[in-house]
Amino acid sequence: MKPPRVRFAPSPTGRLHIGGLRTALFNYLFTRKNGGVFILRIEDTDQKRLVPESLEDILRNLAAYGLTVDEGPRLIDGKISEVGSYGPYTQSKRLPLYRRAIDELIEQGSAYPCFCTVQRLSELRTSQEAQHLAPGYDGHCRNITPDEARRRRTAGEPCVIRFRTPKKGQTVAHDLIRGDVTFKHETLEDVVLFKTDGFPTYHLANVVDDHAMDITHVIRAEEWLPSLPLHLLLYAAFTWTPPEFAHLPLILGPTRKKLSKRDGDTAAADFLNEYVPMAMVNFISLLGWNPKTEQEYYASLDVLVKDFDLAKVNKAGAIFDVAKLKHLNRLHMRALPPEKLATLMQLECTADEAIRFLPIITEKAETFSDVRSGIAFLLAAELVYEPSLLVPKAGTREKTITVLTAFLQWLPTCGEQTWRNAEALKAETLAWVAKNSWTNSEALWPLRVALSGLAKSPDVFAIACALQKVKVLERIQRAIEHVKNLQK
RNA sequence: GGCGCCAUCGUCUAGCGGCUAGGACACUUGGUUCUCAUCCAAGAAACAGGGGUUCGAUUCCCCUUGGCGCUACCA
Repeated sequence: MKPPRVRFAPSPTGRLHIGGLRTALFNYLFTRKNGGVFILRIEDTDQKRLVPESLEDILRNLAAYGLTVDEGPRLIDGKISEVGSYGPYTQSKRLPLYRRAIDELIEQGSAYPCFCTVQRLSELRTSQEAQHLAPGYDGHCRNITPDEARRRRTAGEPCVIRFRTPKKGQTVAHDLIRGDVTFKHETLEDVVLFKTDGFPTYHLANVVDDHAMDITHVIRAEEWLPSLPLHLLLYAAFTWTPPEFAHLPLILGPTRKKLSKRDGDTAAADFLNEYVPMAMVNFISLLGWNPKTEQEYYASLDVLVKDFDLAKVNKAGAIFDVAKLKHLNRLHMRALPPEKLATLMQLECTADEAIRFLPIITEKAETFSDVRSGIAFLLAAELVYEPSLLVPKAGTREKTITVLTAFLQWLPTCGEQTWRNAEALKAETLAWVAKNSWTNSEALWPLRVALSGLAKSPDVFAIACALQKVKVLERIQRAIEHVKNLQK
């Protein structure tokens, strides 16, 4: 296979969403796997829906998730610039190209001006619906002679340009994922290729650009499948060789409908706040694709690239289930060096603190929020908690004072090696507790609460070792004061 | 309504004519335990229905049903 050239072509109409991220990811994986080029093209032909910040959001997120763009707009030091020799990569800057293309189509009779007003079209639709007919353009302007059309256009009458869809025959489209799909031409409409505002529609711009940019494979979401015959017909009209097509299964919300804002967080950026980017990539890669082995954990994009294969992409849509993402995220958080994880989630702590504290917390944390709330008691300068919590359910105030005071005396006698190893500290402490004829719960519960201030916390010895001797003794001292102040 | 796509546990999926239908997540139970978890062990859980083809269908074909997508001078 010659090196593929693929593109991710979002519209800058809002924040990059999960569906878009997945499409970008599959394009990226496919082209990296085959030694090709990953192109970003901005499809901003709908001027009404433009959202100025969205381009930057798209760029930032692709970068954050590790999808490096080879050609197209890039964000460097907060400034957007384009790289690549097929530019510009923004459709609003390519208007002459589309004008030339549409003129060619009109010239050869494959497209024609349509002077129908928006009002006529909407009335047509209403009446069709009232009669339970399939809504669609009725070909009103299809047979206006070229001469008359030219006259009316020069007279300044506004018009759109429609594709003259062949009425007979059929198009058999080959999809890399779905195989051959047949569309009868009689069910196709004369769609608008060029709007009155001087911009092309998606269909025209898309085909013209994919050809101009030497795109070899169009990998996009399944929602585009119905317009595939039109695109193929356009390639034929231009006598261009079409690229290969692959239509990805949709990502669904809990109700099995196309994932949308209604389903909660759907912007790629939202997930950056809670999940390791690679965990998200890992999770999303498994939506509609799998390596046909039992592997589910992918540590990096490179490993994913090795296994990726378009032939292993499924046909059915997949529900986006956060539970699995959380599971994978836990795995990725644990695999990351603590100081890297701390930086990634912008945790306010030193590298040393990250190394000592994070491993204990990521034991059970599934999201960044879990980590933030979980690690708070370890980072706190001083613990704030309800003093009565120090006394075990079955214990007494006096006993608790005795135990904590004893710990204060005894713990410093443990060696440095012991303080570095939670298992060793546990072994020695348990032996000492037994020697004192205390039960584990009457001794360890107060100690754990003294160190954590929490009813539920990680292992007391892990906490002690992480906190280190000075801090531990300090917190026990405070705890003893708390208990002493308790009402008898 | 029309056109198109799709169909294995709750979810993501393996399976490409013969399997006790496998794995992961979630869930349940037990063990470990100073708490909550982790961890370990066990368990419950699926081939939408009906016809064919075949010695034999989860698997191939058809129909039904169901779900989804598209049906804009949006992408």
